Amino acid sequence: MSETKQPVLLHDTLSGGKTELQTLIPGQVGIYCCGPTVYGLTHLGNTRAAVVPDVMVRFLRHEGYEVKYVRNLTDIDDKIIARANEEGVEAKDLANRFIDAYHHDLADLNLLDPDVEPRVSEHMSQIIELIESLVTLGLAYAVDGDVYYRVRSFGPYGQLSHRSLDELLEGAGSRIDVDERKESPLDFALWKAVKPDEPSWESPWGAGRPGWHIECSAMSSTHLGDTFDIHCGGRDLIFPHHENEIAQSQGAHGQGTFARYWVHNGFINFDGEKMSKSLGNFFTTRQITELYDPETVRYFLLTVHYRSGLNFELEVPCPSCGALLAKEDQESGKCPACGHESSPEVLKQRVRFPGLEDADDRLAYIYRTLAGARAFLANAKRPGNEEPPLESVSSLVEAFSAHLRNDFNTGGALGELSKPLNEVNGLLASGKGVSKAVRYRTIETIVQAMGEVAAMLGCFGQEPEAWLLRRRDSKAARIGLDVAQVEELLAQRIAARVAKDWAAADRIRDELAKWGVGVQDGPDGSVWSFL
RNA sequence: GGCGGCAUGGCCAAGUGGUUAAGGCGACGGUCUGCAAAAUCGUUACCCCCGGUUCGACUCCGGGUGCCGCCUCCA
Repeated sequence: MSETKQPVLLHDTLSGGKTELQTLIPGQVGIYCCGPTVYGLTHLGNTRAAVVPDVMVRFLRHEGYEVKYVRNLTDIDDKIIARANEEGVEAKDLANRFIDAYHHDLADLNLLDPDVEPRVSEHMSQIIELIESLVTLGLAYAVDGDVYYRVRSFGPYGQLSHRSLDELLEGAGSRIDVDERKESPLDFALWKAVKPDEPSWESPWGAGRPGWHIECSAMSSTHLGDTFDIHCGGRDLIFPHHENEIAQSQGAHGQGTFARYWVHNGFINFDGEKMSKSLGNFFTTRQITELYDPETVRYFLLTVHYRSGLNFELEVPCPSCGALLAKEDQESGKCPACGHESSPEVLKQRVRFPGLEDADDRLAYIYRTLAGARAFLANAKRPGNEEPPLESVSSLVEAFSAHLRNDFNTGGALGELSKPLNEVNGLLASGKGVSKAVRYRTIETIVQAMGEVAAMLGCFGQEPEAWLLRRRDSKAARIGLDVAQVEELLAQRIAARVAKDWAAADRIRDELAKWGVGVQDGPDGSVWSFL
């Protein structure tokens, strides 16, 4: 597999277009992902930024690459310190707490562990060493225990964000309070002298701590070398974070070093605007996974190309008439359509996330198909003669990977699932029109193909029956549905149907429908699910 | 103000210089069903506007309009 790889295209922010991935060492890929600053719970945007490289890593491994995946944790930072001081705890303890939460949340979403997960606090000597060499090279200067990067002396500054020094200077003067001790407003801190109530480390410039950007330069070269393949992160990191990383790393290690490709994911938008902690319009991943299966969230994030914005919508229907409430009405609680007034608590329980509902239904469809396929295989006899499976199924893996090879186009790839799944459902329902061998082989092949898809995507890999059951039960728990009671009614209904007492059967079905439960009657009994 | 991105059916969303412009949701009609549901079959787009390049553009170039982002912490 590793001998002849098909080209993988990716969009590189630096060159501004799609290029073919040519790894530094053939067959190997080094990826550095800017992980979170751990001062709060992970929000959906952070999660997307972790899921995107996760799929890249899975896919490149599937393509036969040996991948070294490094994702850092920024555990020393202004906001961590501020928050810790507010809470009256050690910054380190606060950081650790949110690191645990981060790990927990990501594991839920079936994220692979990175091969290395470096922390700033554990790379102090490398950071100091890097700053020292920048000082020695004349690219940095110390003032009163602070050390700043001398941006002007790094010629290519602005290459990633496609901005010139002049443009940047115009903005800088007007929008930030300029520290008079800096030679230029653009200069940024590599090292910050200790202030009261702050953790600090000894350095040649006195006690202090690293500035925000230096850690990624230091940790990436420590774990991937001065030059490596892919550096990824959210779009908002392009400037200044990644621009500054380039200045630091190339400043110290020379032109042509550092990341060869820059991959940046788009934002999650909420109400059409960027979801962010500073705007306060964010949802933590945990809030969402309490309502929906984590795999649903993962699937949802992958339905759209990673570079695009992903709109996260919220709907609040009126509990009385079902009309969707506008933002003002959500706050007042009064429905303009029917005049019904609801308390905030009631409305909160009614909140729906249409994108996730769709994703959940789709995932259920896929798992139901898979469950059906497995059941078929378990019961059917393997035909003696071999015949090829239906084309849509036999070509699925290739069609799917082709999309991922094209800048990790998960949205396009997911679209390739429809036809084969659809045809398999047809075969499951009836063997009309095809030979037994084709039917069997097609169903057998879809199970196998979906296994490969699962390896690439990190979705669809669970036990179908278990997933379906868990989804049903967790949703039941969420809305306070008594499953035993549902089962009881269902049993009564089955009895009524056997007795051909349609009126009673329909009455029970109506009753269940009031609870949001639907029934499906099949040749061998009835099952229930959510409407 | 500077820089960057986006604009595809009712909604979401892939994609291509010229064949039938994926897929999902929704809607409508059929099959199945005691009736339903689920599943399945069928129907549902000429790609923001104006110029240009081209034999031919939704796809390339220029302009316009609109939305979003970055320029300050941010995934």
